[in-house]
Amino acid sequence: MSTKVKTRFAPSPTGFLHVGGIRTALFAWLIARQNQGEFVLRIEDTDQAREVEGSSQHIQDCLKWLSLNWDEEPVYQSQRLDMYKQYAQKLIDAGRAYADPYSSQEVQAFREQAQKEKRPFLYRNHRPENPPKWDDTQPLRFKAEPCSYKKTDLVMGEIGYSEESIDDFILIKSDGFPTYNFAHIVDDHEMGITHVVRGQEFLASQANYFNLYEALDIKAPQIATVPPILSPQGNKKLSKRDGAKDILEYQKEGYLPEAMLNFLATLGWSDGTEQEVFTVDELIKKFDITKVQKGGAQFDERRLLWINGAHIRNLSLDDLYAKVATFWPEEAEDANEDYKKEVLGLVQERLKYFAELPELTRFFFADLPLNLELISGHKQLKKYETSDLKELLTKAKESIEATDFSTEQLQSALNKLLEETGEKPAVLFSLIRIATTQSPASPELAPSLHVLGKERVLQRIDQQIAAL
RNA sequence: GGUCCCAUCGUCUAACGGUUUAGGACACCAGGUUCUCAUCCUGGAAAUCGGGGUUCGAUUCCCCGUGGGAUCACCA
Repeated sequence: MSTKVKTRFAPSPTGFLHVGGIRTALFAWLIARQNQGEFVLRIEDTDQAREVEGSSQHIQDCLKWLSLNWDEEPVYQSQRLDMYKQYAQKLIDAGRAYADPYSSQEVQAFREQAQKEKRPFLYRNHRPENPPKWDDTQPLRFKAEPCSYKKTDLVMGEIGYSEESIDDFILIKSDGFPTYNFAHIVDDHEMGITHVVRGQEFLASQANYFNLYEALDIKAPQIATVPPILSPQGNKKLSKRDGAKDILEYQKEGYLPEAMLNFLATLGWSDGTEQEVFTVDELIKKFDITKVQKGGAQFDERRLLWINGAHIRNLSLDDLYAKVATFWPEEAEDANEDYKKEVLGLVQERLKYFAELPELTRFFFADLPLNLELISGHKQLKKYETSDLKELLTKAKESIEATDFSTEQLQSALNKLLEETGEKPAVLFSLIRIATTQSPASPELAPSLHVLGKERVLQRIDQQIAAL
């Protein structure tokens, strides 16, 4: 029987989460779900100074929005200090950890000296011969046994690690909290984590981790080192400075969580076919961590926009209606559900994200101010005399008025009007569309008139005639 | 500077060493669908970083350059 797959997302609560962190969480979540395993959340709050109030809750809000649901209660490292101490004691007893006798100024001096000599800084070059007994007030350091490794990484493949990258790193800080380097090893083991997914920034420390696993006599989990998401300029890791947004901003702008997951999963991963749009279930079925690209991928929000539109178009009208509830223009406040659904049905295919809904639909709920530039700036209509436009609108009004205002009758009335007037659709339809919407763009004419209703349409045409 | 990683259209990517005139998608351009915007359809432009090998044959394997990234914290 094989061990149950268990993955984790282990963010530090030091600010908001952006796409980079979420993608790591997504990959870990997908690995768990596709193996009927578990996915757990661990808050790495071992740096009190950098902790940001509320970020633990924020992290959970992000995961909830995206339905990256976790199993068990979230684990907080700050509540497990005793456990780290026990592991530390084991290392001390085994002669694999020692108290750091130097002040931080002294260590800093070593570092600067190494820098000046253009050598990498290695603390172990200054390893004290007779370190004092650890009394909780000094940092506790790992006593490394430098060696080289060749290990398989799920994403990177075979990676060689040289002993120059292995050092006596700090296990427990002088404030009594463990470092990430120590705590995550202990926790992953204690929690039974089988697959670790994390960013490339940890790759350089990986050899230290292998060394520590050996010292602790712990079997290392499978490691999947994922490349960073690059800034849109492509020259460096995406950061807040490059416009990386709080993931919940996308929720506010009306992106679908499944579209966000689709976008992030296919940023650096492809299933080998030509499929671009995936449901979450398909991602669980088809995702393969070993096929994730080794190099970083640039963040391109235009692609997210396209994927979001594709997911929106795949939604049933009822589903879409439920999801856009908070995005209607304020003018729609008193509109009834049936009317709003009809409007939504007309704009569904041109909606890219929900925050666009107001500008796309406002004229369905309220009379927009007359905008004569829509006609004076129209490439066809601007050539017409005002009197001709008035006449056309008057005729249009008459023939529209004679229908029962069903889309079908409106359509045939409009068609007949084309014949009678001998005008092109580009002229006649544009004129009616502008008169009834006062907008530069709108859905198809006949269905729009139908949804707007007789009273509104006729009144708006009258107003346009009067204003010409 | 040391260590490690990476390298296909502008972007995301596909291509058991041969079926490839390097495929798809986004973005872009042009045309079509009874108006606009959008959708949809058709077409277009657009890439294997350079140099050496290995091989009958290299996008694919090896080496050297070049370029890019990560890291070298009592941060994660």
